[in-house]
Amino acid sequence: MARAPTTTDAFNAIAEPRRREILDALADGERSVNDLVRILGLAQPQVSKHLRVLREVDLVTVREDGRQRLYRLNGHALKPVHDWVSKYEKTWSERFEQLDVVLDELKRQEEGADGHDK
Amino acid sequence: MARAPTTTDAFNAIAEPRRREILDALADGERSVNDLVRILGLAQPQVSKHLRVLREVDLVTVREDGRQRLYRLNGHALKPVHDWVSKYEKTWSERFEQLDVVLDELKRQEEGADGHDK
DNA sequence: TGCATATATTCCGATATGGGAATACGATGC
DNA sequence: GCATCGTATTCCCATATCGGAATATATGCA
Repeated sequence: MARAPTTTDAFNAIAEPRRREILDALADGERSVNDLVRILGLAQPQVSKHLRVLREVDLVTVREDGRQRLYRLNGHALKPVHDWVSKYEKTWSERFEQLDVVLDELKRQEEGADGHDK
Repeated sequence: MARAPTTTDAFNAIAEPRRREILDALADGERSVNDLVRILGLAQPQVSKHLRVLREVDLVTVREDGRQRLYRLNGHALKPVHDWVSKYEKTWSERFEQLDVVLDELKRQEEGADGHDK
């Protein structure tokens, strides 16, 4: 077996930085392919190819408008990524570190109040 | 050029589902390689190889203990992923949808109070 | 010293990638 | 109908991947 295709899921699709840039560019709203070409400074075929991948994993949708194709972000497809990575947020977030401190303190106080040792 | 190596960054490293499983297994605390082999049901060499990738992008750290190597999660290395994907949370989160509703309402009220039209 | 255990590395092969260049295709305007 | 614009597809190629199997390395124990 080889590496899973980029079109396997959102995790694989967003591993490519240009594709993340495309999604970032779409955050403000619909864009045509040529808009994206200008914004990213890439060759048009590469942009179309990246868009194809993003379409296949449902990260973007297309709408036809004359000879243009207007691409729109579908952020919902990022939810699995967000859900997975969020589990680890407490590892680095100061908010959670503070929470740990508070919980430890509460526990200590409770033990003291109960007269328990150790 | 080809696809960027899996060791390029956390985005590429976590595109592989087995590596996410490894990180999940390490969420509870340190594990030896053989622990992970049992937990994941993979062959030992594959686990070692995945761990190498995770090490190279700093998602795990190792500690030697006799002939064992104990791997530990370094969730902090996931922060870039979390930061990037979190920008899009508002796209699907009900919480944010509600916020939009409230903001719209406030705006309408304010306009009404000001005597503004349209 | 010798053997078993724990882990890492190497070699193999099928597969897909991403960029570049060329080209195909569909809609538009004259 | 024809040139043109906007976009998609195809071909080429150097590069990695991941799994499997075999093997290497190192530590510990008798």
